[in-house]
Amino acid sequence: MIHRLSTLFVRTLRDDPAEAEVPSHRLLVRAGYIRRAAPGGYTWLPLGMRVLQRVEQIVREEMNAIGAQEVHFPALLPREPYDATGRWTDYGPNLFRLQDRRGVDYLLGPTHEEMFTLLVKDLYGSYKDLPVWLYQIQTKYRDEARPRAGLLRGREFVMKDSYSFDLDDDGLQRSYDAHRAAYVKIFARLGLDVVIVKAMSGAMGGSASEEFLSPCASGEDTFVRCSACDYRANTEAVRIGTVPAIDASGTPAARVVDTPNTPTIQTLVDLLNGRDDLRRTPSDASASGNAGAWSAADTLKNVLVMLRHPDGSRTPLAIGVPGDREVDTKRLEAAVSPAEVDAFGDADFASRPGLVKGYIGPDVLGEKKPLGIRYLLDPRVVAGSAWVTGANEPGHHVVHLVHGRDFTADGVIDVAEVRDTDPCPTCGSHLRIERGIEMGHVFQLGRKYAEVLGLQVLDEKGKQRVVTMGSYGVGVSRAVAAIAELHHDQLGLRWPRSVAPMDVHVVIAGKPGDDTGPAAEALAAELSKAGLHVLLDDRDGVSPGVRFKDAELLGMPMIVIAGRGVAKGVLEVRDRIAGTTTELPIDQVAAHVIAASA
RNA sequence: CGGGAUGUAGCACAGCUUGGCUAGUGCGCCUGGUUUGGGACCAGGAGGUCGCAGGUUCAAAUCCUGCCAUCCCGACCA
Repeated sequence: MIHRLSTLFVRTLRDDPAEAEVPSHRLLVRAGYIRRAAPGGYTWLPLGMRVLQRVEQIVREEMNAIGAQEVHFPALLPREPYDATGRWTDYGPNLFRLQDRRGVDYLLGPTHEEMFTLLVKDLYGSYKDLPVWLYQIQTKYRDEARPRAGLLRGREFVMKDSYSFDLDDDGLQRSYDAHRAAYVKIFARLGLDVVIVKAMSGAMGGSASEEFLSPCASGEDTFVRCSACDYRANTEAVRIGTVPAIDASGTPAARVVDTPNTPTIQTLVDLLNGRDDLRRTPSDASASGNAGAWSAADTLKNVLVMLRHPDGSRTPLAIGVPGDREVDTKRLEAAVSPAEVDAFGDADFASRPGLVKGYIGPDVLGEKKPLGIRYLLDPRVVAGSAWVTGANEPGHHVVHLVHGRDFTADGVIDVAEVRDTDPCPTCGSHLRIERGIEMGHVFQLGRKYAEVLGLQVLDEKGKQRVVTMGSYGVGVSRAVAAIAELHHDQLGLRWPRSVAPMDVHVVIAGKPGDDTGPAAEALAAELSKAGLHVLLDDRDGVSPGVRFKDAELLGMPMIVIAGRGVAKGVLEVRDRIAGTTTELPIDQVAAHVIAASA
């Protein structure tokens, strides 16, 4: 089919839109693929529509290939099912809620677990019906506090979500594996180089969970990747390896020392290094390798937070981490879920006079101590390691305090920040921290939704069994942006052939009335007859420079130029992906382009 | 939700400090002409509630107050 630029509904912009920061947003707007229509909402223009539809089609084909069946729910959903699972309230301010004329509550679906579960419950009742895999490609709504980066994070977006229904855990595992394999194929076809990372299943309450991330500086997710082995994990899911215990038999006895004016770790370290009577011993410092001087890694920092539990109660939690590391809020929240983390406020200190802000030490921490504060240690605080930490009185610290000898805790919690070059938990090599765009998420939901919504089937013995579910998502509109993030250069977009809106862009670059127009038309007709989608720049009165710039900006994988070479019987063929330019005799061009597009 | 910035034509921006005559520039768009291999040129033209509301003033794009929106950083994000 021939699409003529003279009539195509598109307008390219010479300047970058001021609001766009990330490359995909900038280029998709500038090249006339999308237009902003609302905060976090974009209009798809014809070229953008074609990319979106091709992405959808790839997703659809791979889902169908594993035997999943497509359905389609309304986006406007009733409140009741979401009340039953608690998500009407649990989803918080991110849920778009609205009312009809009678004041009845509705929501715009942020994800459809409830509806799928009820649909299967509605129609199926026997183990013979299982497994069944259903999916939809749907517009989802989330009232994001801060939509940003164009398509990468909108309040309205297209997502493929599918759900598997199985009788038992083995079945769920098979469903999960099938989806995981389909996702690998989908992202390969989309031209996205994804990494699969372990993820936290969070409040959804499942067991296995993995995210498909497209590595990219504009991404919002942080993950680690081992430089040597194949370990990859979302930062929330990172578990540091076992740290060997330390022999503390040679460590001097713990003693309290005067440390006036040491409100921060750094001032404390400086003071210690000025004191000749306080020498570092081999068991001091678990993390830092420098033998002589004290460092922040020798100190034990005790961080206090309040946990807010689902029943509304609040309990304090103390976390001991090496002083050179912060507690990572995201990791902490993932670790204590479903409880939520609140700051330990002044009122919380006031009601516990035993806590001396800035000088908190293990002496007063622990469930069995009078204050009854649960005390968990970072895994780096191993048995036998000695620490400098607060002595629970202003201006005093204790040195050579040995874990296991001088203090104990209630357990271990791995929520300290993860750093670039931290050791890999499986092989010990260095971890690298990278950013990525979350493109897909697969996880084993388990029976949570089936249980509360009453999805049961009769097993072969005639007994009611609660169905176990999996949930699998692909960000479809986000994929368009992620592909653009990955496939562009200084000049513009460079679509992979699998999703490009057109196969080839034919440019007429001659003078009106010369042979270039007919040559281009003839080529376009031939390519079209072969089944290719041809974008033909047949605009009048547009200079060649503009045509070249537009062709590069619009990003079709192949550009053919009918220009001054036509007089010599050649056309110029540019491979936008490979970056090559070749001149070919006119009668060979069609075959070349068709072969390259296959 | 906290911090910062911005809001003037389809796009990018100037003008605001120090209020004043018809609100400007470039790109894009329309008409005519000249051009035609890297975002052409000449001439003429269309297009604006200066984010919204209120206030101060003889007079407000400009000063004041409130609101709204957008972008960036952070918090949040199945």
